[in-house]
Amino acid sequence: MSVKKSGGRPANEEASAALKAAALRLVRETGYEKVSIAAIIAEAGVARQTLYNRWDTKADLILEAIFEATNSYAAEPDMERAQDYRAQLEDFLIKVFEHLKLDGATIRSLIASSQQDAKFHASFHAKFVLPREQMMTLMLRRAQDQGALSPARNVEVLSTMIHGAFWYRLLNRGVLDATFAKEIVAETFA
Amino acid sequence: MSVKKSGGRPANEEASAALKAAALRLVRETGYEKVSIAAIIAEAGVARQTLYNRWDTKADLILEAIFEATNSYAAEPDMERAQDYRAQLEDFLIKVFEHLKLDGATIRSLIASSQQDAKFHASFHAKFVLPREQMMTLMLRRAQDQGALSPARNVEVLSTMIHGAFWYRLLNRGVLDATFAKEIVAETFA
DNA sequence: GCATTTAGTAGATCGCAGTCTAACAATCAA
DNA sequence: TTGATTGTTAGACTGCGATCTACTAAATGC
Repeated sequence: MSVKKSGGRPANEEASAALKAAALRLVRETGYEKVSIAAIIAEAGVARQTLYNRWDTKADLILEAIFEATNSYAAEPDMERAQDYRAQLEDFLIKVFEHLKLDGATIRSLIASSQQDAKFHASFHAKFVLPREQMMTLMLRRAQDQGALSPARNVEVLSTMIHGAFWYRLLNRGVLDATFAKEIVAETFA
Repeated sequence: MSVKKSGGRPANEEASAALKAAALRLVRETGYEKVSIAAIIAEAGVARQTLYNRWDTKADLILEAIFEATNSYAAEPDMERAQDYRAQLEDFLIKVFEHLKLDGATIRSLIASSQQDAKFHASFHAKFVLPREQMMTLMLRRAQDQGALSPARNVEVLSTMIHGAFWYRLLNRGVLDATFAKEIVAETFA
């Protein structure tokens, strides 16, 4: 935790908000690669250094902007369907895919950026990747505890395979729809 | 197919070879991001434009260099084990993982590059991704034909899940070893 | 030979992420 | 009020991938 010493000009919170709003709007409108820092600061009406005072890279800013805009970032599984594990997993996947319709292209770019910068990879992984993976593992483990999944199955590996399947489709620009969700569920519980 | 008209100075094949060799050496030594075009052409002793006459981007050059160096790019499954489908799949995965020990970091960077450039994505997908995916699907289909895998399973989806699992681990810098290969096989044939 | 065509060379130029500088502004503590 | 501290601004600068320019070099066909 960074401790505020005392004194000093307070950071302008409006600037942060304006930067995130500008970044989000431009990225959704124009695409991650085509949006320049110059365009973002112009739209936000703020100096370049002000952006870099708050975020280390373009990727960091946009991750936070996307993250805040979709605060249901790791959609909770539907607990009303806690009995039917297949339906619960299917709903979960459909929700994730639904979200990707809006921000999938940006997420792809963030995954790409995370490959080129170790620091960004760490924060992206912690904020984005791990929570979803853990949620998946948890769902599978519950299914297993309730006997819907054989106790012999390795839920971590299964979780990696399910998660990997849609990363693979996302990165290869394949179709992510309800049919694919159903197919994954079918193979998981086969 | 580009048809050679006639006449004109012939392309210097040594330049291509020198560029690929320089690129491969520098990338394996220094890492994809840290290698600059300037360094590659200096090492190859060739003008900048000569590189861009042959490849559109840094990613294209390095893809081809890696590709040629490891001509077993989509390791053929071991046909002597054609009876034991589990062992065959396991061997295949272990071979792929083995190759990634040398070039995994570069492949990660190429996957990242492919997210930022549609043209490069197409060639990377055609040369690298599709062949492996098809090989995997083929292996699973044969296993299915021989009764080692239930006819109810969807081999394309299963292939995506297996493939996805190691993309996911690769991109998230997880461990890709023989244990993981065994775990994937166990879940596939579970 | 000579025109034509295609390659190679050297280096300038562009676009963009990210860093640096120097002046100015807002806060706290003494 | 004054000094220390931290934030903001405008703009120069750096590094790098990629493009462009002008010139030179090696092949072909007439």
